[in-house]
Amino acid sequence: MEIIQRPKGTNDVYDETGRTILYIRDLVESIAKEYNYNYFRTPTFERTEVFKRGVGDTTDIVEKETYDFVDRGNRNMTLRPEGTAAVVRSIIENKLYVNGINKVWYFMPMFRYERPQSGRLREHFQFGFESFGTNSPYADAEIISIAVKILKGLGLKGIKVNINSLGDIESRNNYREALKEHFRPHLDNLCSDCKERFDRNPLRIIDCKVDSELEVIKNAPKILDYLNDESKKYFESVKKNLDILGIEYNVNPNIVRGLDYYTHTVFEITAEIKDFGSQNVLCGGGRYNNLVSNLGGPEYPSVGFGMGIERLMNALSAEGIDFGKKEIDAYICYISDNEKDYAFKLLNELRNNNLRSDMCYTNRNLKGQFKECDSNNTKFVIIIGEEEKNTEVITIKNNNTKKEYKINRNELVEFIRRNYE
RNA sequence: GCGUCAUUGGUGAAGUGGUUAACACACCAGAUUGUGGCUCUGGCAUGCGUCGGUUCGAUUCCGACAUGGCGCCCCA
Repeated sequence: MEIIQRPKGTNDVYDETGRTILYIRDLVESIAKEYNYNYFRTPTFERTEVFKRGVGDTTDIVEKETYDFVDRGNRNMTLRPEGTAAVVRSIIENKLYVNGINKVWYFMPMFRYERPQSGRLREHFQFGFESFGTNSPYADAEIISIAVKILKGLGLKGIKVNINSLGDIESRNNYREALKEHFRPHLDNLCSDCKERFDRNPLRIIDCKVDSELEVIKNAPKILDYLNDESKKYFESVKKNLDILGIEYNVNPNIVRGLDYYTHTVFEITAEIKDFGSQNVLCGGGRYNNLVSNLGGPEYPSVGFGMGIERLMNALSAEGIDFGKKEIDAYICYISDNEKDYAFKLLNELRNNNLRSDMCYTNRNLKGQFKECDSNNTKFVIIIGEEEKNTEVITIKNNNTKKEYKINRNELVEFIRRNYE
């Protein structure tokens, strides 16, 4: 029979990958608690409008990368391509802004119809943090510090924080006009993509890779020169707050981001890892003071980031960092079928005492059972034969030291805990 | 979406237009009837991404499709 393959750009998760994802998730959750962020989840699909109006309908993501479908009730739906717009829709719909402050985190699948590559999938998982209700540069620094803490907590080195400011609407419009003035006489020299961008989104011209060597681009006006006093002051405060937290960063005026909703602070965190492909941006985010009001809510300033799990795992494996190791506390080996019931009962006792433990239910010989111990990275091997069954004495072997002990059955749990290195 | 390279078992792979598709790891069984990770013996692709074509004959040549890698666009 024909074997059915998974859809292009998707992944099955099991074994090491599964364990690694759970490890990352646990770390993210514990850091979220430290920073007082609350778990958030939105539907996997939304009305298409959420992303058209939220992310911006001239962005590449919305224009050519969404998974759209019409449901049986003739409604236009879109599989969530990114988290922020969806969370904002929910904040507005549930009127959560009445709380004043909302600090939330999520861990959800995202969908983008693109040509797959390592670190770029059609279904990928992202976690993200969003801090709503504070128009304070402390919040920007907090958000960036969370991202850095997670990456460092995973043991990654060579982490680079690149930040920039797009300023407020006024600054951005001034800059937009200045760019258009600058490029207008040189339009013929730009690539076809950039000619498109000229009218719709001239900011994107400056980080075009095709034209990056052109003089017109190199000497294009810089956003930082067009920030008004307030925006300038805000950016300075963000940098000062990063200094307070001891976070190193580079100001990179070419970061403009592909989502329309950003204002003021934008940032990207990259990994300088050898043999890493072009998809090396592990984390991207920034401030979006107008998104909530653009989607029909009140003025509700916010800042946040998203981070892709698959790229993170690529970085971890490139660095030789492994969280995917299997491990259990105890494995029960039995000599013959006569001891199976006894072993099964003992196994249940261990599990009721929160010890990770297992035994083999199929009839494997002792050698096979010991092999199971190895493949599970077992700390303690318990051997049950006729003698043990009749005398309530347990034979237990520390699998690291290989030393064997005879102990009383009722001391078993305590013994394992005490000898746990 | 564009360009380019690739696709042999659970994994890493060698190989050839023609009778049994190397080798290694992993896995399974036994040597070893209460103790594994060493050693030895045996087993393990009726099959070389899928479908067509050329051919007396194709895993090997050609085409389409599928999937993956790299680069671009974009982004996590």
